[in-house]
Amino acid sequence: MSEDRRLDVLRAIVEDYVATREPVGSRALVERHSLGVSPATIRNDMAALEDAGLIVQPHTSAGRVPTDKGYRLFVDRLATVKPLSAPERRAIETFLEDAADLDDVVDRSVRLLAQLTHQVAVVQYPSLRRTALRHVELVPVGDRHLLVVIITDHGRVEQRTIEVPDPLDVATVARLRVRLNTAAAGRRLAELGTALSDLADDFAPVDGPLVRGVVAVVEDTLAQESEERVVLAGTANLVRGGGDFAHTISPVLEALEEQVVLLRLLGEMAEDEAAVSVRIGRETQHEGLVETSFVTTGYGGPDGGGTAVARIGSVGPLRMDYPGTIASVRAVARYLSRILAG
Amino acid sequence: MSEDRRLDVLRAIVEDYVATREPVGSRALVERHSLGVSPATIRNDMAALEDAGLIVQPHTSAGRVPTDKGYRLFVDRLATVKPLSAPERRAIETFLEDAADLDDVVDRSVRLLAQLTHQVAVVQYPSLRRTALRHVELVPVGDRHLLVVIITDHGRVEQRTIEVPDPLDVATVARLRVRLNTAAAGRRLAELGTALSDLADDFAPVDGPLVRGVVAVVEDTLAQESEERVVLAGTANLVRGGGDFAHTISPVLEALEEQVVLLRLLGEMAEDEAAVSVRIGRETQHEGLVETSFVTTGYGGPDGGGTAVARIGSVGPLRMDYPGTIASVRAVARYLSRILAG
DNA sequence: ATTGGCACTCGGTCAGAACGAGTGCCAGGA
DNA sequence: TCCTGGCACTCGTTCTGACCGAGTGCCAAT
Repeated sequence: MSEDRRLDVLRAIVEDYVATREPVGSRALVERHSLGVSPATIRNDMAALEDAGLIVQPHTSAGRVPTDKGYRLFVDRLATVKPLSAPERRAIETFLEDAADLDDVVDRSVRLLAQLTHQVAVVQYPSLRRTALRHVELVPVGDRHLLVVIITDHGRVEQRTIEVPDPLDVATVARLRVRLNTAAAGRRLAELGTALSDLADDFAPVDGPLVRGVVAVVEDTLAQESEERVVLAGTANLVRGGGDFAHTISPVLEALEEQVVLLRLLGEMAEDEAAVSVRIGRETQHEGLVETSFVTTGYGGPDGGGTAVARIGSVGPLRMDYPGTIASVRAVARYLSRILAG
Repeated sequence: MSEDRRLDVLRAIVEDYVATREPVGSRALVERHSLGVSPATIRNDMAALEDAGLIVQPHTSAGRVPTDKGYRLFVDRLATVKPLSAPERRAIETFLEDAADLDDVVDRSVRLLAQLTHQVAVVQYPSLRRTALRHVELVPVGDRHLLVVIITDHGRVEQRTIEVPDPLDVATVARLRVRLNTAAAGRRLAELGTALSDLADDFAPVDGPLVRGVVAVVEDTLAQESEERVVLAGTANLVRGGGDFAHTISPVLEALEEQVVLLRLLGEMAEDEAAVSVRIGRETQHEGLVETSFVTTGYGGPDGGGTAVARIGSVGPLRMDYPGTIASVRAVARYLSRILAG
């Protein structure tokens, strides 16, 4: 019983099941693939695959269906690359090309990916912790409030209002603005060190609370993971795809609506930022997502480099077209990176 | 045959149908409501209501179900106010109270409303066209690019990058920044008139393109309706609610994902900004939403006044609890307005 | 190691029967 | 004029039992 053929059988089962959505039996398998052996032989192989926990039969007399483990093996060792068609590539390019600002780029990317994969697409906004500060702006609002606007390298803007104990002095604010920007502009949080906290020494003691307040807000914003945002598209594909999970969409939608869940997942998948990584079923470690798989990759890093700025990905049913999804995710991430770099 | 009782019957039908999700027959009706007449009499009334197009029977021998028109009459003339419970009010208040910035307020509001109504909640970001400008900031980026940051009254921030023909002169940019802010700060788009376009006259001809470019971006941003954003929550409730439309969720999700559709609808419903307005079924004028109703109201205006800044609302199945939804939407809008004003 | 044959399991489908909820209509009564 | 009880009728729902077919596991033969 050749090991190679057994894997061929597994591949065939995955492919057929993905294509037909129905448990695949031994007869159908030999008919659709040129395996060169009889159904009976396939049955023996299938029994072995089932013992190995790679496939199961839903009912006693039904065909076989891949398990999480089966899909995992398929993705890791059996999937063959499936390059996008030329028209698809061109579509991606032109669609992303004429985006206006960062919001627009993200919006277009996520819609595009949803359409390419016919699944739910997920795009994480460029992470603040990994982007450099471009500019900090201080805008007095009334006597006791100060609006702090933080602009990052990728054009993302965050704002906070802080309350100050003493009435604001315009000159002090202006000086603080200059000092802040010379100290921080162009640097990442990690590179800032004590540069910001030392600023307070340059001001009169009476201004200490003000300076420390502003510095705290800036550092806080850059550090705060909870401020990271995720955008979705294509949730309608969850149901339109046909009775995939039909009666269990609800938990999936709930999970997807929880930014926290998505951010954790994306964070966990970031081990190798340049490569595409896949989480299958229970590997997501989330109850609502046991019947879904995630395919994600980093984007925004220098070409081929290892320092991605955020992640983009696709969520679909366990039995999704892994090679196709991987190709689409990778392609969109690549163009997205190019746009952001340009 | 008293007209009053016929309306009582309609109200009873709507209430029972909403509660049970099943067509309601004459017998069940007299049992559950003290109408003081026999089923046969009710049947006559029902026949009349059906002739009037207010109810229909799904099958020849089934109970009656309200039509769009029936719900409309119910909402307009039969619904009785259903005040929120004290705990509910307190929950709203405390939940919204400790929100940090605008994003947080909007996010909390939409989740809260989704949870209160067990439906999909929709919150429109404060409309740029109706808010006043607080501050405009210009940040040179390299030699030829200028980042324009626009901060509005409600703390919303928009940014655009523009390309300029000639290398930037820092002094000119600084001067432009000051002039822009004195001319525009605190005003709405409608109040600006030609104040901005006249600015170009104050600068050297060589700076004309720069000034006009910046002015154009500012005006464009304030005017651009497409920049208005809508946030959703509770899409999982669409399916969880039970087989409401079960096999037709897809078009609903698709419609909800299209910001354009939502913005059009919210816009159309803004006739009377202070009141709660309701769109039932086909009244939404959108194919994917024929089986859904919208309940929305404005928020952000002065208490009781007529100048709302944006809308908040709830989307649910045709047979939803209109009184309850209306109460929830109104309550959240009120607290939301208070937070924004404070 | 592969193959053909065979008995067995079991989900899906179909037809028919029984059921019951609900209606419309009509004739009689307040 | 309006209400009521009665009655025949419709029709969707549910249940049953039979049948079909896909698919399996095992075994003896090659």
